[in-house]
Amino acid sequence: MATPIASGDYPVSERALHFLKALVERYIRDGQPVGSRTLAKDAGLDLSPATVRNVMADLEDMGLVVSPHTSAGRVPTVSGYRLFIDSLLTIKPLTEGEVEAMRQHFQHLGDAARLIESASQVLSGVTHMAGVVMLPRHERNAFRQIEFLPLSGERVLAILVTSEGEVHNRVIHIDRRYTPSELEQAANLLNQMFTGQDMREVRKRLLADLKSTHARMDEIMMRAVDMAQRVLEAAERPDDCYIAGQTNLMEFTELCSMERLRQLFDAFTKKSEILHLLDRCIEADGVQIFIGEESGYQLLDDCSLVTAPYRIDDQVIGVLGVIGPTRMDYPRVIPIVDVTARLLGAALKQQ
Amino acid sequence: MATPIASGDYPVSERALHFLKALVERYIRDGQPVGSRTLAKDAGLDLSPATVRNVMADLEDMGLVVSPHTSAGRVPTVSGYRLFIDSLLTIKPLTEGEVEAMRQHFQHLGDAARLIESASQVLSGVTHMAGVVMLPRHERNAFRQIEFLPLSGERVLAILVTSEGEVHNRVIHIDRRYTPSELEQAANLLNQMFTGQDMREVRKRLLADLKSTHARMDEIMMRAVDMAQRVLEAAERPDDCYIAGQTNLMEFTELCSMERLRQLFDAFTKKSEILHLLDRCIEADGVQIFIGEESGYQLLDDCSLVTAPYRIDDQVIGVLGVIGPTRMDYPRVIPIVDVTARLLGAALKQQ
DNA sequence: ATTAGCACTCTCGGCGAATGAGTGCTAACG
DNA sequence: CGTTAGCACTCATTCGCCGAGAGTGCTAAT
Repeated sequence: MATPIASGDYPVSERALHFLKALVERYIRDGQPVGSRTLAKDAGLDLSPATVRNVMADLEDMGLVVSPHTSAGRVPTVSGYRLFIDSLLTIKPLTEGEVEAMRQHFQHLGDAARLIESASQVLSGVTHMAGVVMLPRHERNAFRQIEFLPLSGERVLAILVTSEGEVHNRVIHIDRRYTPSELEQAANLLNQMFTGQDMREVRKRLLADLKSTHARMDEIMMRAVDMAQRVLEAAERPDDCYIAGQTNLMEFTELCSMERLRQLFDAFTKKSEILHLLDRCIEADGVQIFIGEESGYQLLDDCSLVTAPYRIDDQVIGVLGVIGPTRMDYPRVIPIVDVTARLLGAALKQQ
Repeated sequence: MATPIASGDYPVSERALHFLKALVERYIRDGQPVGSRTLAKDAGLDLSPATVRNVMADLEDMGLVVSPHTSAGRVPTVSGYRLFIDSLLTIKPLTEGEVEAMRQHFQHLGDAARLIESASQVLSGVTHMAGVVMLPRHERNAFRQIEFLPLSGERVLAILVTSEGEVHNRVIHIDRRYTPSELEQAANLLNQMFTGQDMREVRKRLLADLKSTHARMDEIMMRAVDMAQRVLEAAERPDDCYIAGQTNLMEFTELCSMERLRQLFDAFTKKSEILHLLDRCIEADGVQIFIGEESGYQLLDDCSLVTAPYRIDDQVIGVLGVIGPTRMDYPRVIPIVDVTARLLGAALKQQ
């Protein structure tokens, strides 16, 4: 018990930690419960299996490892992984070549949306797990221009462009036909009022206008406000994310129950829960990791999530990450997620 | 051999066909190979199992059924399903209530894109299989308006609106900064030239202009043509489709090999092969069915695809359908696909 | 033409033994 | 006192085997 480190409330001897580290690494390698003999060789300390067994019994008492059944080796628990990640693991930095290869994928992609998609593909491709990227939220997204185009019948196509070059459009049903000039007038009105203003601000003012000054407005204006309201509604909900490589998860034997997989995939297509989870990571200023149950979502019970926020000019605008089995190669995945976040941020800034 | 019907080249007795029908229906019901005893009861002809065995042996000779192993019942082959579908099956028409329930899903959806998505969800929801809908291709989609907005740096946001109210936008990198008025001028030029013309025509003329009259154009015009070219490129590729309920396929035990499922899901995310397959159905003027290998795609080997084109005013504009195991309830699925196609067509027209 | 009977084939589930990995405990060792 | 060898013990897994059951094809009788 040279340098006691607190885990839960127990002091853990340095030697025990060394074994825990070796055990987790080994288990990550081959996914099989690790026995005392194997671990004795792995640890490089030249101790007999019997000694290792004693240490492992201690680790089990502390809740850091468990054995699935009497005659199997030990497997790390969530707390075991936690301790490993927080204070034991040695990151395997990416080689310059690997980083370069990743950088390639962000080259020559016009669109921001395409960059995001690319990022999720890179993540899943390099890690062989599922990659997920939340769409960026532009803190300073300003109203730039709105336009109304008459369609057939009582329908109007509303197009909204923001200062970041996002285009939102929506078909709106109205109660009577408007002439092109009426529509133009309405658009001009809005453009004069709002151009250059923060989107959230615009939204707020529109809502207020709609409620309070209803009576005082002329009809065109009322219509305009109403229509703008509706297209903004659509624009406000860019709460979306890209997920790539979901099928990679089918390779992992520990997730192979159809039932689990199905729930997982369903969650991926619904996205809302994933998004909510990512949202919680937007505050952290570096790589953040949820192991198994820690996420709070039952369907991720056997999964871990490694996330990192991405930035433009030190301004966090989104989160990306990787979803995989609890037994994932953290020392490798962590730098991958980290680097991808930086690359994406840089790519987004460049354009 | 009362009324011989050709299958392959063999004449098949009417009684044999009756048994084939019963067998397929039974197999669709419970997914188990059907034995002679069961079939004897099922067929309602009051014949002994032994007789049925003789008939089944005939059917096997003709390649319409097979037995997985000696002591199992018989299972329909692809040709067996084919014959069943082409001349034996009795459609189970949907009740008025069911149709009404489906119609509900198409109500109050502004957007065309939303309608499409809804259609795929309805298909998967009602059939408990995967629903797929190809995006509509507007035969008469005309150029309506193009607009260029300067962004920061050497970037321009090009927005293209078609007569159908589709909005395409793309960020274009150019070689120098253009003033807003230059851009406006370029847009005006294009709008004058092309408004109201067929999109494909526009595309063609742009390409021609770009090649031949290159020299004679002034710079603005050249730029404009070039930029329009690029946004049209993006617009031309609405070759996309919505797929819903993929995970439903995990329920079917016959598809439960992880390997198969993975390939299938990968195909779903790539979409290109699915699209190609749907494309082949656009000519058929009613429900079309690919059974197992018939599709030509190995990954659909154990799957069937039931499709129907959907129309606006007798003009076919897309295809939708259902993907499920070969053993699917055709008599029920066929009308579902058929009705959904009609409902979607109607909903698209209405707006 | 139909059917009953019969021998035959094959799958599937259960049982038990052998295997082997890994453990905990105890006693000996330096 | 920490470490280690030895040993009995516990389980999961694998394999072969057996019997039950389902279904067939053939033959001979109706």
